[in-house]
Amino acid sequence: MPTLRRLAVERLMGYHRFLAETRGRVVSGTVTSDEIAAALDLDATQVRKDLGAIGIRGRGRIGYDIDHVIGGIRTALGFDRTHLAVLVGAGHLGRALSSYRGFARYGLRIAAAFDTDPDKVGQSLGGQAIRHTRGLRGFVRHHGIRLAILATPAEVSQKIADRLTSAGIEAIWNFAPLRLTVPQGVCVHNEHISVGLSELTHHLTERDRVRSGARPGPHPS
Amino acid sequence: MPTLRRLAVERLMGYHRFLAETRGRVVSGTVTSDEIAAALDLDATQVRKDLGAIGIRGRGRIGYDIDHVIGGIRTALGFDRTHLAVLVGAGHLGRALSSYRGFARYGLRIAAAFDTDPDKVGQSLGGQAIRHTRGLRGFVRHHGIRLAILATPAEVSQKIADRLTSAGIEAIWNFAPLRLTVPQGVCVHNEHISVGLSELTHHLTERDRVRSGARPGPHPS
DNA sequence: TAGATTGTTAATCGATTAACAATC
DNA sequence: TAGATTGTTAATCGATTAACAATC
Repeated sequence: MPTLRRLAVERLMGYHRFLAETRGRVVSGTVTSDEIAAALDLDATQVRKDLGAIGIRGRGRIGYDIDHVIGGIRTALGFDRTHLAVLVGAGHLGRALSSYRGFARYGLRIAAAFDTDPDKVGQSLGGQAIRHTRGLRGFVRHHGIRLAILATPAEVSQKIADRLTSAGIEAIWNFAPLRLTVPQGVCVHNEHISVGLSELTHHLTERDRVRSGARPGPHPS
Repeated sequence: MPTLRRLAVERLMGYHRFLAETRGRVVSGTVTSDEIAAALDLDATQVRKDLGAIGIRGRGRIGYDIDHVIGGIRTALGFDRTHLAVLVGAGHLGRALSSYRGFARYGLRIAAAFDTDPDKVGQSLGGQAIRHTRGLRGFVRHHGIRLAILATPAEVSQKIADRLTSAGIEAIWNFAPLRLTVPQGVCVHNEHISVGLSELTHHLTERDRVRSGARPGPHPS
């Protein structure tokens, strides 16, 4: 199975969520590509292509077996495995992430949380004591951790990322508001959350411009 | 200026961040599309197109004035205005969002926080007392709030969203893990954070498959 | 069987990239 | 001036959608 494109992963996540909700409500246990597409405002062909790409087949006149599709998506995206992670940064965001129980459904298990602040070290987070970042490298190596969640302030994030990658981390889920530089082969996902905000502020601003009858901008195409 | 596509907004945010960092480091005060493109791993034509689309012009042989570009992006995305928002849900995530000072740079100001839990109501959040959601509608109407940040548990989110839209909210930044149904004309941005996680778990899983020499999947294209 | 639904190939659409004349 | 860089048109590329034979 080739690596899926970003948009395909996003759509598969949408199918997964929709089907998990739908599962209990459907007597037949099956769903058509049309039903999925209608619920997520997509084209039915798109749905069939996405499912076909991860090896899921439907049946003519019947559709797709819901459990089979859910299972197939979970296998394709790796939700059927346990992904041990270290969480670095035990501020508000780190606490919010570690307290969200929904991630377990995707196989995520936070093995330990780290922080540099001596006041935070030793405090409890998710039933475990927060460790000092000094021990980060040793912990990652000893437990063979591959995934790190970075919820540190921007200033220290690159330094922590360097430490993580030198310890052998393979994937970083980056919540710090900056672009990390990492060695080839390390996968970074930047959770640049302000982008979502900017879409909404842009929308509100644009709406005002239209309402106030402002002339269209330089590119009305 | 026509409404920008999602990807264009995301790129503009990238330019904005890069230029804000670069500003102090560049003596000339200018930057070329090539430099921006190299830093963000994009095509220089893409950069020129994006900037042209929001009415920003450069100069041959010189490039773009950094301050002018930053200002243009801020105007286009609405960062030069104040966007008053209500925050609903004062759990870990709500606290994390309200404590992040970086949003102010994009014009966001959280006017008040709300929760349903009587234990939380009255507690302090960002220097203000958390209010009961009973008062949500009145507050939104009285202050003409247009934007809501939804950080509530999935079960109650649709109900809260209904209340918000009936009070006249125009945009919802939704952190609850479900798809909201809203009246036409209300703009929702779903911050489906697990998508980022799934990209990483998929990547790790796929890497293992390749390493273990698993035969390629059904669509090796 | 008839007909609803899939799986796949072909057509369309939009976004990205290349080319190059205009500009400074 | 010469040449670096923009702005814009044309070409390419990939992703989405349409069409339809195969399937159940």
